[in-house]
Amino acid sequence: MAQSETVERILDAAEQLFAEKGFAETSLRLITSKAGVNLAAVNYHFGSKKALIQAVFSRFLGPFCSSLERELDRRQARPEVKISLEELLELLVEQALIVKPRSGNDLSIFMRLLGLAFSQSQGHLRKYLDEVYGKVFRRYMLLVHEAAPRIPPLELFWRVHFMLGAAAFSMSGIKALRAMAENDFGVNTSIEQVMRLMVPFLAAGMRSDSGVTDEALAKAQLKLRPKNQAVPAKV
Amino acid sequence: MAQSETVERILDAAEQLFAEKGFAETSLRLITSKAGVNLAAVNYHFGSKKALIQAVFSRFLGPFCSSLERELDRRQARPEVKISLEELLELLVEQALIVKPRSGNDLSIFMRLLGLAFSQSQGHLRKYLDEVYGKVFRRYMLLVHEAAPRIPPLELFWRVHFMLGAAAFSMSGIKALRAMAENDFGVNTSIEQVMRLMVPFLAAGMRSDSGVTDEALAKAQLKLRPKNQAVPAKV
DNA sequence: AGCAGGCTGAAACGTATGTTTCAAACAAGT
DNA sequence: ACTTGTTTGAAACATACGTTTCAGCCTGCT
Repeated sequence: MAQSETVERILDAAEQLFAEKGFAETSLRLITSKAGVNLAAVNYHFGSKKALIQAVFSRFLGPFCSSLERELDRRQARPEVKISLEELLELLVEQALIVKPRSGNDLSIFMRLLGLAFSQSQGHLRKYLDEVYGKVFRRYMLLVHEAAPRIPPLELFWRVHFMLGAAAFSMSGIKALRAMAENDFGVNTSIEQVMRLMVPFLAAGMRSDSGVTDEALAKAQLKLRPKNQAVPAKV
Repeated sequence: MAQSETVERILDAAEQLFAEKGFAETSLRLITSKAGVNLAAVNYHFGSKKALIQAVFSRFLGPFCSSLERELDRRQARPEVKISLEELLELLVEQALIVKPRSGNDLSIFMRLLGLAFSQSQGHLRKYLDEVYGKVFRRYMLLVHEAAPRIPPLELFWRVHFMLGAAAFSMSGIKALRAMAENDFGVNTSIEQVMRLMVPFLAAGMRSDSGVTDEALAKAQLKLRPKNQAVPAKV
């Protein structure tokens, strides 16, 4: 029997529509009509809408994580060479750019979906993502911690998510933002350029010292830890 | 005729539920039953669910923007005193904290809604928000530009959106993130703490110098402004 | 050619949603 | 106390959704 092309068509359409409208706001009928397949095909091939959502993420995140893990192996084969924050961030960009052409879809779609995974209250999705891809993420977090050892782990946790937010948000609205930028400045910023512009911004925020933040931290009544050993950060 | 208390009850319930579950996932029946009012009351008092959503935003964004504008007036009354980036960011935090006690609701609800306004933006909401509150926003942006005059406008444009993204994302997913943080570190980070942690992160990213990013910018083929002196890239 | 099984197409099902209806209850003015 | 306009309550309505069903199609194998 021939491999059904329907599955890919559904995934492509779903990916695009989810990114555009969110999960709850995207109906199976819209997906199947955009994909040019029958409504029942979704439940036949995936079982349910929830499973479809997870499949969309797997198709993306699978190759991305494999690629990332491979690269981490390569780097850590030389433990004497410490990886800088910028390098760690660039690493993500590279992996994203490598994986992107696979589905032919725009990278911005991926980031937008990643953002939705956190902001929309799809409990099943978050659990699923943690189960399947949490390991690589934690490994990466550990390297981030080593690259910025003076940041207390809890603060690091939040900064990583600030980082994630900046990326997810910018990428999700990148189409409109690029149009704006072109309108106001007359230059066309490519998606890759935007991602690279983001790196120094994020790296600087990531390692911003408490010289500036002591006061804010005091206000927030967060005790700064003394320099300490690495703490594994879960997700 | 007595001022109907029903309207407030509906707004309170809607605010809380929207923040918790998002817009599409929150039904009018859930709202009205939580509010202890009749289902029809929503359409009677507000006209539609969309109008309800806008009303919820107006109720808290109205005072917030008024308060912000008042404060901006106060600061700009002395034009010789330049406002720093940190001050500008802290300003937002302060306004949020001032407006919060209004209904006795948790500040997290306020922030989560703010995040949703961007991340789950229904078309009608974004347009509505821009129409009503866009002016204050643009005024604020101008001050940001003055506070970081060395950043080329195009770069500033993107950085502002990175900033916006970090805030919107963290706030829209803050419930889940707080749960994670508590799970992994055993400490409960309050919303206010998270907001204050964000300030130095954003400020540092905002004014991060290209000294660090020459390579990345070159890759991105962005013309660099003439080389300038280093900015404290503290580690 | 004939068969079996994976896949599709069209329709239906059950449920939940936003909205509307309309009679009853209520408050206020005279 | 009566009337008038406003607000509520309970039910119905129309629509959209995810899911299921099942007859027919196509494909690959013997």
